[in-house]
Amino acid sequence: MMRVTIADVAGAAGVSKTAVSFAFNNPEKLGQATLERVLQVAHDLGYTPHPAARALSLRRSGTIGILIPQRLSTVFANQFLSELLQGLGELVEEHDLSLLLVPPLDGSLEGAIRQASVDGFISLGLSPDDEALATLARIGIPTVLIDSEGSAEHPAVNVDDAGGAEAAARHLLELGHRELAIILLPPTRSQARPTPTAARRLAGYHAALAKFDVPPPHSVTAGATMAAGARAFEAFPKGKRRPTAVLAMSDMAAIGVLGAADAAGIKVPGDLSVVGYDDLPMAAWTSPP
Amino acid sequence: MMRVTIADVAGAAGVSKTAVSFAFNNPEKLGQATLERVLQVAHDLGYTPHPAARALSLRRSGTIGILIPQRLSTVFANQFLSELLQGLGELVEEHDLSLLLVPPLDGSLEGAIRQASVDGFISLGLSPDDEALATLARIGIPTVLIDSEGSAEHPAVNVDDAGGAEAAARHLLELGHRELAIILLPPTRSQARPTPTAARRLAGYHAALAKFDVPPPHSVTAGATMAAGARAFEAFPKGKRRPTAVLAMSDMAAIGVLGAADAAGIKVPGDLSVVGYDDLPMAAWTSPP
DNA sequence: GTTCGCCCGTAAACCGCTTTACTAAAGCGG
DNA sequence: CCGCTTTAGTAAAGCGGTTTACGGGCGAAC
Repeated sequence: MMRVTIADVAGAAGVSKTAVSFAFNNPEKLGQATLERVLQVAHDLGYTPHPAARALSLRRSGTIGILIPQRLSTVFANQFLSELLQGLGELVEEHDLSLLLVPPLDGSLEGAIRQASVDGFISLGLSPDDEALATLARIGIPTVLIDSEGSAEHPAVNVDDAGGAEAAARHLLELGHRELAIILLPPTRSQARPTPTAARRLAGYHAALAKFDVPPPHSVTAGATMAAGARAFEAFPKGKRRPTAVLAMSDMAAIGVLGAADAAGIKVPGDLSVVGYDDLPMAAWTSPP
Repeated sequence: MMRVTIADVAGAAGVSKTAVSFAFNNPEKLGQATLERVLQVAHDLGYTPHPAARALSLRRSGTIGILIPQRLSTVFANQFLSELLQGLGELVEEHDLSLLLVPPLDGSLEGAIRQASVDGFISLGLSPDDEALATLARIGIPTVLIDSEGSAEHPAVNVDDAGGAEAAARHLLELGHRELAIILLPPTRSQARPTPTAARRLAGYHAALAKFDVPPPHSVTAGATMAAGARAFEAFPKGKRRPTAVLAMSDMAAIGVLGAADAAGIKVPGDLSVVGYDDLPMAAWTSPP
């Protein structure tokens, strides 16, 4: 079962390949009669231009790649990413482009980058010394970074991690809390140290704490899931040093804390205050919201 | 800034294009010495095969397209889809493929289908008479359907909607509930009648109800979001005909009902029983779970 | 009755890679 | 030292489009 090519259409319509191509891309260069005939024949044969051939010839594929540093399987569990992709999706749609999700191939992004037929990349949370960045620059594919250090060749869009974190901490401190607990974002699989994002948020917390002369509090690491948040809650100190407020670096973890606290009979916000990060839509539906 | 092509590498290494191609795809057809030299030169020049050219030549792109009947912007809000994509992502990853999310272009899937450079499609919830199906068959791209009627050319994978719904309804009826409320999935934007999925689930509910001689109960339509679920709750009959149990066609709507009930001071499961559909991970974290 | 221009359409080159012949050189047994 | 098989590498033909440069036909103008 062979695909219908432009040559087939040209043959059937008794014109050249050029004419068929013009019929679709430069209709004004063709006479009324031939134009209609060609389009009719093309439709009857069910002709569709081969995307790869088109991309090769035009040197443009109409696709934007999203470089994802995690396994694809974990992306959709991540509400923040979902939100981000939702926004990107809307924009991309407006411009008649498509989104290609590019997860690491065999654990490495490099291979995946080469594979992908895209006009440009948007990369999420790549650490500044990642090999992938060098590869991108060398190949010369336009790339915008999100959640990582920008550079001469790669502009970046970032969250004000330090500012947001400081505001969150200040809020709790102004409410009078002094016994806090911090829930850190976990490092990426490949590295031991915290991600730049986590580091900046932690710095923000500490900045606020310093202003109130409160020593850096107990901290626990938890991924951005409710289960991890619940486990983090269990790991908080008990008794006298029990925290009265929680600074979580993700809303999902914060929601997990809410659930675990409820289960443990601890009232929020009566006995415990909780601040997350991200402002997921879901956060408006927890109790308290 | 020109891209490095296979010819550049061949020139620099003093060999033919064929040799370079072999170096990457059929290393055993080259001598040890030349192989190493070519690879070295290729690496120094930062050569990367052009994906579109490769796809054109190989007649295979290494990409699986996911046909999404909704706007891309709404996909990620849909937890069920996220779950599905997560699973697909894992599998695709195992085979060194990529996933291309293909949302409607200009409102129509047809255009998007032509654009996409994929080896095969997985289509979600396409209604059996959708034009897109005909297009797919004509172009001859292998396609598997999810959540829609299969056919000679298109195999399908489906949820046992009727069975699941009947089990849910039977459960509530066996608990003694007789005053029920049903939350329907909404029809797709383009059509007035309910989706096949919704129709099958409704049939399942009705089958169970019939066995218990309970007349079809009050029903409300709500999308798969918490907000819609909450609104649905508000729309339930009050007073004497107040439902004691809710059959929701999505977990998200069910969770919305839980929230609204809590806000209204109605105890679940004391005053009201709620059954959802989907088994989202999130459903384990509601109260009651 | 030429000539000029314009409108339609075409042939051929090109995009960058793979792959099928095909050839020159090298290895080998006799 | 001669034929025969391997081995190593090459030229060229696609893959399916787009686009540039060019030619034929025809009416208007001179």
